[in-house]
Amino acid sequence: MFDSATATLSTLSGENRSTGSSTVLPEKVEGGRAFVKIACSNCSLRDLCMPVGMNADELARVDELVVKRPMVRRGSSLFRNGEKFLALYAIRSGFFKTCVTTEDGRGQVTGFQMAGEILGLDGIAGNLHTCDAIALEDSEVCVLPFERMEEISREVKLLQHHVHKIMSGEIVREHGVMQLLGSMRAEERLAAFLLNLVQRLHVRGFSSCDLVLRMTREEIGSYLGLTLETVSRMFSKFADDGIINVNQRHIHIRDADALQRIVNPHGCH
Amino acid sequence: MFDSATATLSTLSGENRSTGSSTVLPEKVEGGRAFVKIACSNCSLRDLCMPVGMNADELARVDELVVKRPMVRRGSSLFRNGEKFLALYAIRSGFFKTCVTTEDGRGQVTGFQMAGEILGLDGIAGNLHTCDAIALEDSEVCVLPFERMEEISREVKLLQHHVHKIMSGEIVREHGVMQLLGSMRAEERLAAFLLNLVQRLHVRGFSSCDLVLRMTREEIGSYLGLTLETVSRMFSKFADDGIINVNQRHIHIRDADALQRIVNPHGCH
DNA sequence: ATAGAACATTGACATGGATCAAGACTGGGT
DNA sequence: ACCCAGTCTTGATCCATGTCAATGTTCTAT
Repeated sequence: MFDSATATLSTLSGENRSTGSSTVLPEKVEGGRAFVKIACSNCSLRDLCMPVGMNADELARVDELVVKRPMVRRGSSLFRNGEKFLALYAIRSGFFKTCVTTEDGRGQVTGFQMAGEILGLDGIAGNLHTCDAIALEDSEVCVLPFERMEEISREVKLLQHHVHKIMSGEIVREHGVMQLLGSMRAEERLAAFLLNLVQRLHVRGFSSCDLVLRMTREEIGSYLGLTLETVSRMFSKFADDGIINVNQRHIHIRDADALQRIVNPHGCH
Repeated sequence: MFDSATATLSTLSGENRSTGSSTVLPEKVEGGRAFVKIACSNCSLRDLCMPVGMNADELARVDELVVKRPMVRRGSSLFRNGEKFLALYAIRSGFFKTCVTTEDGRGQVTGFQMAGEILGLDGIAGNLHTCDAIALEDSEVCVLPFERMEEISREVKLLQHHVHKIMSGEIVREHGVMQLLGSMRAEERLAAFLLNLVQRLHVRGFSSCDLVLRMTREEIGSYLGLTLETVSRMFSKFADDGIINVNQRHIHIRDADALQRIVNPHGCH
């Protein structure tokens, strides 16, 4: 019943898509492993990370940007609070959470990020990362050295504007979270969370009613300002009400409108 | 008792400072009103809005940016949700709040901004403002047309990086608010709020123990995810505990360390 | 000076979600 | 195949904060 989302996920993950590209690319062998030249122009996620409408020349400039594409194993960190900020990271495959920590140890999840989204924006302000980015599944990221990025941005208007848009978009997203945390009740928060997740997955070609949660109830709770028990209870409540099916981390949305009505009680739109 | 903060505020507001500058500037008369040429190079708040360390040439480029400096009357809006995004705004004097609204009408304050801070960053992402910016006192802002700003950013590295830093800083600030809303109790939220306000005022040359709140209890509550009654009760509690004196909107901080301990119970820093 | 509106305080009470606790399920490692 | 640690569910209880209501205070306009 919940297999469709999982299947689609594995399609997106890994090298499947890029090697399936019609463009023929120079292949090399390094350390015994065949690989395709790293290039945004050759990336299926380009429309998510990079500006659309670049000409060949601009594309070539941008292609110089990404030189490394490391893996990050499930549970390990891409960067941590306090580390020197050197680069932004575009998620090529996988799933991350970001969390901040107070001096007294209380941590809080500030976001969940999936393929095509950018990590590390918080580090620009003070040249230090101010949160931890932890992979929730084995992931691959593109390293975007920030000095190079600023350099190229000065030459490629579209990239410059794109960087601004990404940062502004993050500000807008956080406004939404503030609204959620500041004035919504538990069931509204969880409904909004599910709708947001499934919508972002849908943009990436996944089902808009089946999803697999990559995070624990505790992490969801931390993000939503709730305890894991409350999150669990709300899942059970939605399930009892026939709005969703819950099978561990597999969620099937049976009535998206009902979720929408929970978020937006009066539905005046 | 609370006069010092007020006095200092009026010193910062208005034209007093710039006309007091030692640099002699071309004065013109327009519509019968004498005015000083608008120029960042001549602004006492330059170090807050603009990058430091620019040479004369770069300064001249940046001076081209600001052409208008409108007043915004107390209670009126600088921009509103849904309006076309054309410019960022630097606050020259005064005090603002920004608020988002859900379709069903619930509003939430997302921030309070004072002199030297930038408004409108949320509009870049979708070319529309996504929140309302309302003046909480008569204010004056510098209009920074965003297209011009991107243009100059491409030529002046320092400005480019500064724009990035401002946006990143806003993201970091919002992380802090998320933490506040997601995992702090009412008294911790209010203590953090007061410390934050007074710290920002202190940077601007005000007292670090006296402040005048420009916003209502309801607006504070909205920002902190609390009701106005709870805010009021917490003020009273802090006053009873001898941590602050409260006289309407005049707050005198008697024990900043105690506030700090409330925010950070274990004080391990 | 006065009236009315906006804002703030305080009390009594209700409640949503936290906390504490017990038990069940699941998946990874040996 | 089994165990163990991590995760999840559910119930019982408590408390911080919301809600409702009454009153007090300050500011503004006339």
